[in-house]
Amino acid sequence: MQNRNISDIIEKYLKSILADSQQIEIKRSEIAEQFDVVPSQINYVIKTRFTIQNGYVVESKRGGGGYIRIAKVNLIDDTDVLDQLIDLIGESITSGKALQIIQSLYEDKLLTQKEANLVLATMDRTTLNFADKRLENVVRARILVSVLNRLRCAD
Amino acid sequence: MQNRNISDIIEKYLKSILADSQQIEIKRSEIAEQFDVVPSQINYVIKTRFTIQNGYVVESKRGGGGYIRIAKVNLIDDTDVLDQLIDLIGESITSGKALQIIQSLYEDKLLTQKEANLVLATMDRTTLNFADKRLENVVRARILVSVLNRLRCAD
DNA sequence: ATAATAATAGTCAATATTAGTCAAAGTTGG
DNA sequence: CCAACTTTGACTAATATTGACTATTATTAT
Repeated sequence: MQNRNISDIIEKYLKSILADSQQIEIKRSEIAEQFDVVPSQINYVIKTRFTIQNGYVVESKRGGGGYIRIAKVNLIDDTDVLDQLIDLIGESITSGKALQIIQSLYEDKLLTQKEANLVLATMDRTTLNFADKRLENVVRARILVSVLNRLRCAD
Repeated sequence: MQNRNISDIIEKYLKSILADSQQIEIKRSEIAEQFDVVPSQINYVIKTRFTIQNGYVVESKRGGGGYIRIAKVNLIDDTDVLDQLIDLIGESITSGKALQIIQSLYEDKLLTQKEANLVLATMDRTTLNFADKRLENVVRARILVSVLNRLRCAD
């Protein structure tokens, strides 16, 4: 619980700010300096932890006065996001990315914890356990899309 | 009785820590070094002694700052039903039989209606949609067994 | 206005740091 | 001796870190 990697720490820091405000605007170099990492690590953190799968939308601008803006999006009032997710999943998805999506659904209260755990169990790496991982990802995508579509129903 | 094997000793050590806390996070290499065994032996200990049947859920992460987390979970009172169902399913199950099992779980109040519908969606014929139905039934069995094992947890 | 320069952020691939899998070899109790 | 369990290690997979190079935007000089 103590010696997490620096990416996790940066993630946590950013999310703690986002807990209070709908969005934040950071200067990449400042955050990098603050945590003593190379600037591109900030891109890594964003790319792995602040994607639309995670329920975030990121915009940025380069040049003088450049910034990276991270905004939280809500899956509940935004049916478009559900469509976006399905679109994004496409034909194939890894176990890790699927986990991110399920976590987002839980955070946005579209799934209870038990529901999330059950759904996760169905598409876990060790559950599907295909020799051909490419095919496994295809099947996982079908399962996840099926779950997302099911969530459109009222009950 | 005195000189038990090293796997038993590692098991006992981990469980002694878990007696005080709900979960622990270990670094595989550290534990391996501490007991002077190869790292993969830690996996063996976990796989044989920290199963869901024993009331443990294990998560891990690789890469820098990686860890293995072992958490205690509360098991439901009657796991016999689950054991029997898992036995019944075996290696393969059709969509129809799976539906029957999910329905019975709903009637036994092990699943809410929404949970049942979600789980059904994941293993529906149109979701899995394998060309090779024999293989589809095998995968469905793995999914359903995984769900049943998840249901052992009270929370 | 245009060109040069400065100030940002982005990409990508090499390397490092973990954990997981699997099967062969060893051990032990019956 | 046999079957089940344990130990080992080579190979694989996932994740994180780093830095050189690129792209974009703003500012300054001409």
